Amino acid sequence: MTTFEAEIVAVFVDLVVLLGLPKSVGEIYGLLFASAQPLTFTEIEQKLGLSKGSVSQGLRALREVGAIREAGVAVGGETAEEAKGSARVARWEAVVELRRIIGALLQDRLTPNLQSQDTHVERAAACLDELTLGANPTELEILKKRLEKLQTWQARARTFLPLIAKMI
Amino acid sequence: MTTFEAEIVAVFVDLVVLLGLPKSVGEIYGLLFASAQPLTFTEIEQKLGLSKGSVSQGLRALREVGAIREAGVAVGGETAEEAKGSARVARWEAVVELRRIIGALLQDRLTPNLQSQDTHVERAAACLDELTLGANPTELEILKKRLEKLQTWQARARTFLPLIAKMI
DNA sequence: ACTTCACTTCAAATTGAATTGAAATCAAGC
DNA sequence: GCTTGATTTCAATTCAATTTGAAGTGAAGT
Repeated sequence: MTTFEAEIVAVFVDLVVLLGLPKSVGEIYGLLFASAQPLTFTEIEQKLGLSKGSVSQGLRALREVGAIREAGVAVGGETAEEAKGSARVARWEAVVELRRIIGALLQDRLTPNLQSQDTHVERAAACLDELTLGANPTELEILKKRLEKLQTWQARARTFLPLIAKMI
Repeated sequence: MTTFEAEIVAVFVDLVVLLGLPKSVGEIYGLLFASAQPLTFTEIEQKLGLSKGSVSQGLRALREVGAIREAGVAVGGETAEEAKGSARVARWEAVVELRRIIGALLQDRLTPNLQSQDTHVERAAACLDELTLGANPTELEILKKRLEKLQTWQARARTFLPLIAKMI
């Protein structure tokens, strides 16, 4: 790896860790981003010193969010005598449109979480209704206000987050 | 724990995990949020079944971001005969202003990361300049464009993120 | 001064996630 | 149909981070 490559890789490792994804995914994308030419599986493996397993999983994850694409398939090694056995080699390149990718990643992370939160808030609301009996009315009032606060906040999240996503 | 408390706790556990903080922090804040009355250290420990260590660290973390505050200090247990040895007990309550808290948390998480990214991008730019020699000019052109993309993106992040933070 | 309980600290145990590596799969040329 | 190398899969390992619990500190009451 050149220093240039290393620095770009570091940028994306930072980004990816921030988004809660495995470091290796950032390394792979970073390396592809820093390469003018598409790279093969083996090149990625060797340049980054990752295991085959990590490279395979990383490439899959990146493919799934549309962060990389297959750039032609080189048949037969460029070095002539690599045409020994097989020779179909996928070459990967970074999709440089960061917007959509990051949007998709955020979406993936946020959506399930927000849904889960919704469920819990609903259930909490149901509990409060039943709880009415036998509770200190002052305290109940406080809890109701807090629950409302949560609901307000949820509503805001539902309207603003998609907006922000598009703003990116 | 009542069901109500459990549901509210779950909401904040979700939120806190999303922000990359330890689950126990979410549990503690959630419990306080779901309690009309402030709670003591021991009550938190017992209701959540956490260790003293976790409660202590969790309370500290929450205090530091201003998510909870001390609500008076109850001296002597309410149950008379708890005035055995000492009896100064801190009581904690949730600060219900979610806006500022979440803003602060996001800030804490984003700022160092963005700075680190800045550094790496700068260094990468420097590398590219030196790299000019001995490189295929077409490829060099591609890399320059990509680097510019990164820089554009950084600039956008620097202007939009603070804006979003205030929007919350 | 001594006891008691609230709380903090920190090293060790636990947990969960990412990484590895070996075995299985697959595709292409011979 | 066999061989070769590329890629996937998955169980075992490793690693990072959180949680625990035991020992320590400190303050209040007696």
